[in-house]
Amino acid sequence: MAKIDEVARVAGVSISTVSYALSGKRPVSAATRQRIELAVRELGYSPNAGARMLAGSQTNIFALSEPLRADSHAPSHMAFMHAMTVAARRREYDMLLLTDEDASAGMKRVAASGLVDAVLVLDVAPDDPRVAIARASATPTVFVGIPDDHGDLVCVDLDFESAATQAVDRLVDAGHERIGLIGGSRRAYEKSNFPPRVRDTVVTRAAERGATATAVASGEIVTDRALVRQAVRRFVDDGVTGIVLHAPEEVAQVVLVELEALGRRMPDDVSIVSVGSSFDTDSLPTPIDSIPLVPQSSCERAVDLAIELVAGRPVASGLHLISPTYLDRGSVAVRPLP
Amino acid sequence: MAKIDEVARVAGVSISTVSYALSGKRPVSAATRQRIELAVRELGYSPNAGARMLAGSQTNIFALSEPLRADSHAPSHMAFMHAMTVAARRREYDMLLLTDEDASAGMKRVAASGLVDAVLVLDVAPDDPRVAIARASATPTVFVGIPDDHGDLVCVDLDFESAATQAVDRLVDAGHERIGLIGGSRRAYEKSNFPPRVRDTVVTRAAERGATATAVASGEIVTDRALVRQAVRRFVDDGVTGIVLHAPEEVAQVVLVELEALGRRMPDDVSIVSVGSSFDTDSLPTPIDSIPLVPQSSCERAVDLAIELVAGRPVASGLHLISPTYLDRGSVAVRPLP
DNA sequence: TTGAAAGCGCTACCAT
DNA sequence: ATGGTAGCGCTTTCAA
Repeated sequence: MAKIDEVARVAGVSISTVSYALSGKRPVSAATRQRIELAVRELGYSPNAGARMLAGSQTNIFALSEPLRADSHAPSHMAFMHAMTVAARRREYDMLLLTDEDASAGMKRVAASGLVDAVLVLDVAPDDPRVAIARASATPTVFVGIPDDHGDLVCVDLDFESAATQAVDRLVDAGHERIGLIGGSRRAYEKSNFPPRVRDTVVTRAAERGATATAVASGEIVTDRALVRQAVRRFVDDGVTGIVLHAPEEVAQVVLVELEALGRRMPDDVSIVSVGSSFDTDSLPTPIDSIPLVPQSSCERAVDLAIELVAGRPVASGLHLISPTYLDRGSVAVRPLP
Repeated sequence: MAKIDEVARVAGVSISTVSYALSGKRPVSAATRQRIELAVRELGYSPNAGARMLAGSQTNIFALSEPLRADSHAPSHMAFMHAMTVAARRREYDMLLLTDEDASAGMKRVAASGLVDAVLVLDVAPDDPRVAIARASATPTVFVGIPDDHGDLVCVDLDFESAATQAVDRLVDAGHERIGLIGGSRRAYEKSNFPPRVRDTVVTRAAERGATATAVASGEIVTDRALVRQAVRRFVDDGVTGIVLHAPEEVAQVVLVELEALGRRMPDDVSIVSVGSSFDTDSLPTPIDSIPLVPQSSCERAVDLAIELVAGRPVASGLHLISPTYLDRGSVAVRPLP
């Protein structure tokens, strides 16, 4: 635990020069910098975090607010937490985990004590209570997800409207006139913001493109495979030839199995596109086209925005939408003539 | 962001009295304390984290080392991370997330900068590289899980030997003479420390108790339901009437389904006990007896130990085993006469 | 029971 | 390009 004055002594320079050499906030001659770096390595010097926080204005710590409910989908949450910590580390930031039952308490605490430079909010609900905290707090806050009332907040999210539009267009372009959407659980539609957005966009866009009919199916699907299978059967009966999937990985599996059971081949008989999945549709038994929700993209953007806010640079409040990418896996085929 | 001197002024006392009143490290008269508490609330005072770290000796932050690999079982990891942060919060500690690819780098960094008071290590491998870091570091470290070479480390874990013994005993006591063990994936047996311990204990204990035969099945089961089903079929053919399960939730499901497919009822024909599962066997379609690995217990113990170490109080190095609890769900029945 | 003041180890301003 | 040094907001002696 060498301190900065030791480094200065060994390098034969002043304390301030060491500080500036390390922060780069003031030019230091190459020769001096060399000697300092050498001394740093020799002594295994690492600046004291507390002293930095106190003297400087930054803590180099972000808080990650993610209330871990028992019913939450662990893999997605993990993916986002991981992506976020990795994104933060790239910018020299550490991540403090806020999982309190009462998310507000944690956010208040770390903000009041100046422990973190900014708060990153995951798993955002439409009526998220953390919105109020963010507004009342002087600590910069970035939401990954879009609460209902977000006018003055900084929010990052996949552009689900664009994604849904692209999915529908791809299917319609291939001649599919009847499209079916399989969504997630009823709970997802209430707790989360984007499932309704995807649903509405799919319906609207299909109508715009003159797709004859658009069926929508959703329910407590995850816990009940039967519901999914039933939905698939109804689609097939109704002459649906294009399916948009906006549901967890397990659902995708079930759909594929059921189609096979019904003797429908993919993509020859039925085409499928997955929208906003955070899992890898490539590793499904049969890969399917996908417009994925890539945690990495959202998280890197969120961290970048947080850093801008911390630096006091202007950031547009409102939505920061990530442009979706269409991954072609061959699960959309031109509709066979009836 | 009121500061301590403001609180002192409002309360009409000195700065040091405020500090002592809040820390409780020196007796303060009831009247004075009241005035201070009032002032604190009035001003919404919250001590500055950086100043505390610098002046005091503690940061009130723990680091949680958990390398999040893509292949790791998200739900268990989440459960442990959550349990750990909750346990820490109870003791006024915040949790810093260390998920670096190179776990060692993160541990070195936070230790060197004095950012955290202690490191809590999750998902411990037999030959875990973090063992070396812990040894080389002055920062207290507590492992949840047991590396091969753990003589001088502080490790917390479920007493898997005891759990496995209890499971076997329960089955043997019920008259089962042929016991089958279904373990996790081959990878789990290499990457983790306890699967082999459970396997060996089951085999040994069964022999001790004079159980006529003990079959062991394990393999890349998670990814391949067929393997599990095959194992179950072999068990049934071999006259196994008691099954010990030591595998992820999905495997339990498959076993239940396969038994039903074979026309074997549970527990009338075959008894089952799950050992060391961190999921809730109660919520399976058919509840089964279980000796669960409760993240909460391990994590609270780990946090307590960390706090002892931080306080400089003596802590026995070596294993701190959590006593297992047998949960009776009615999945073990007396063996029917052949 | 309380107060005064000396640090804790940095950053960043003001000099040179 | 470099150095001196005044804080940052606490904790904790040392005194009273």
